[in-house]
Amino acid sequence: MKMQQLRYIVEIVNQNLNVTETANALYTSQPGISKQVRLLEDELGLEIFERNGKHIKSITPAGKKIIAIARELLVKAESIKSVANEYTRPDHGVLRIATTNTQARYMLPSVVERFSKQYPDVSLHIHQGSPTQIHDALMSGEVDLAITTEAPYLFDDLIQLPCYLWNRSAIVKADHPLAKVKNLTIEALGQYPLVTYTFGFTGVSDLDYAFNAAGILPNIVFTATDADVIKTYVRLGLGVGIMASMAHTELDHDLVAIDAGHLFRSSMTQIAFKQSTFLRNYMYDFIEYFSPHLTRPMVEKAERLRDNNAIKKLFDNVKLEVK
Amino acid sequence: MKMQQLRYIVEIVNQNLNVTETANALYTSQPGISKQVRLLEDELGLEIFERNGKHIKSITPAGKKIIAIARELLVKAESIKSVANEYTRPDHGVLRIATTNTQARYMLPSVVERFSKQYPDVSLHIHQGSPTQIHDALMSGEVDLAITTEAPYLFDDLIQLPCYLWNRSAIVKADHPLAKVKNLTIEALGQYPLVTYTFGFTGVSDLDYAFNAAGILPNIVFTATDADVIKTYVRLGLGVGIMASMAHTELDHDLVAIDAGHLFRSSMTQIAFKQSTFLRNYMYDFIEYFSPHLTRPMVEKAERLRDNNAIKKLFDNVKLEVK
DNA sequence: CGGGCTTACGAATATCGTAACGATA
DNA sequence: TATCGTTACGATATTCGTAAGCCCG
Repeated sequence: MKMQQLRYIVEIVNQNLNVTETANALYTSQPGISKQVRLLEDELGLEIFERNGKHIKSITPAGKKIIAIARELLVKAESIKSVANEYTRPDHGVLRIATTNTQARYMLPSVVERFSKQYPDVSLHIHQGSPTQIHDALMSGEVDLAITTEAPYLFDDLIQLPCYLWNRSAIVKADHPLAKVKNLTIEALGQYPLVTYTFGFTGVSDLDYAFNAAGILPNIVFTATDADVIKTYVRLGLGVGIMASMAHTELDHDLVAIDAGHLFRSSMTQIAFKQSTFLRNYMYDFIEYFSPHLTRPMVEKAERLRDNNAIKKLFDNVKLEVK
Repeated sequence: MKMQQLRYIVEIVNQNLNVTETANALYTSQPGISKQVRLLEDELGLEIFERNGKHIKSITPAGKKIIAIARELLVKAESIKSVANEYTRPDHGVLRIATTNTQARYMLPSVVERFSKQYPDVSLHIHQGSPTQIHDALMSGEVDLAITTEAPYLFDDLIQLPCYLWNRSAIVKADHPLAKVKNLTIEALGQYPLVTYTFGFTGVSDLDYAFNAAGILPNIVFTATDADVIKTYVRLGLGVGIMASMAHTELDHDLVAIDAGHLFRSSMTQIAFKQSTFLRNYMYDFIEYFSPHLTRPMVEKAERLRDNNAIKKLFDNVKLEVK
């Protein structure tokens, strides 16, 4: 069993069982991969992929388990390289983060600015996507850290750390009737067409929950995955925007934000990484820049605890910032 | 980075940094290992081993971390092979257990008998040793399961499952004054020279605790790592034996066992394995044979929980057998 | 000077790419 | 018939063993 072979079978799965694509992705020849896969299968004495004649059709049950373990193994191999780099080039490396548009656009810039100044030789890659995509990117090892607001993914080997709480504001044009309202109510919101986040994004369930509790069926006329699009359509007069308060900036002087924090449950932004990944020194710093209470000792304590319930307790007496 | 290279560096550490021994252990040539180690070090750009001229002197800090990860990686590789064997030869394989003499001698035989009948093609290897050796054997991957009575090893990637409780008896020859005592007291024990387990074995701390609590300094004249040796010296008249009650069998008709369960804290026997190991089907069965409440679903639930505190809770309402 | 690591070198083996083939949809 | 995996084969690398060299205690 060679690591290459494991890399091949994992990448074949990543490429939806297309060996030719896999060869391209790995910059090697397609027959080479076929052969190595066969050799591995011979060594293990079973088929990892089910073939239909000469086409790969699916993964066998045994193959699924093997690939899952192979993934973990390859992460360990990456960790070894990271450890080596940590010693040979302490402040050189890559930091890959998956997050939602809102985080990338409104929360990360100041952190990134500080980080880049401190670590000019660490190249930063921000992957944007839906919570599902973020989760996949993290689990497949495409990224090192995930910053999300969605529900915790239980039973995964993830360490999840609480960063801060945030809530929503209603966004309207300055001439909108709601613009002068002092105490926004859920009923008032229910009277207007709404523009908000697409389902599955940044705490939409908290929004649903509040309307349901009030017995109101909200008239959602448009959804988008990011606040900029929401603002654009609010400007077009399509409806009242409901979005993360932090997405309303001083540049939006034509729009009025009416705090709606009392109407909806707060969402929590978390930073997550796989239990098995080796964190570079600069990654600890990035985490602390993002959330000052997540100091390196705290993060390491959480790593040792492993269990997310225990981690939750660890931060019970930390007062999270509200944004 | 090749798996072979990782195997080499891990084995060099296992062999106390002696490369020649490592070569023998791995059935290969010594220069081959030296070369591969150098190649790995070149690739990683750092030294894993510190050399004094041409002798390997110690492990570098980076090397320590790398070797720790390499160990985990190799366990994953073994897991892949196990998965394959599980599918191709379900009832064939190896089961390696590390345990103390008392377990091996008095508790395992019936389990092994049943297991061997059920799985004639699984070869069983029982490693005996001190709790420390058992722990090491488990962590280094020498064995699959550990059966111990010692304190839980926290912060290790171990799953620990409670098996049963046991306590001690005082063992004397039939003509000994204590032989006719109905209610044994700690003070009575304190009047005689004692023969018991060596420190670090099978719950010696519970024994110390009871004597300390009673303000008695026990006169321990002889200690041994196993009950058979203790019995032998009791027969020689060296003193009163204190050992696991289950170690007194019908063959010991010349010795009288006086239950001392009310004098000492019960010890708990646990079965442990590394979180990262893949358990073969027959391993689940072995565990259940050993402790009927540890059914496969229960063990799998514990594996998912990972956290030993959570696991403890899982078994809170299970009434453990007392042996 | 002997145990123990490294270097040198050659044989066996493995890997990988190109080209040709075959099968499926 | 086009797409995609397998087979064949040769060039190149890698691995591993033997033999010789070298250094430290």
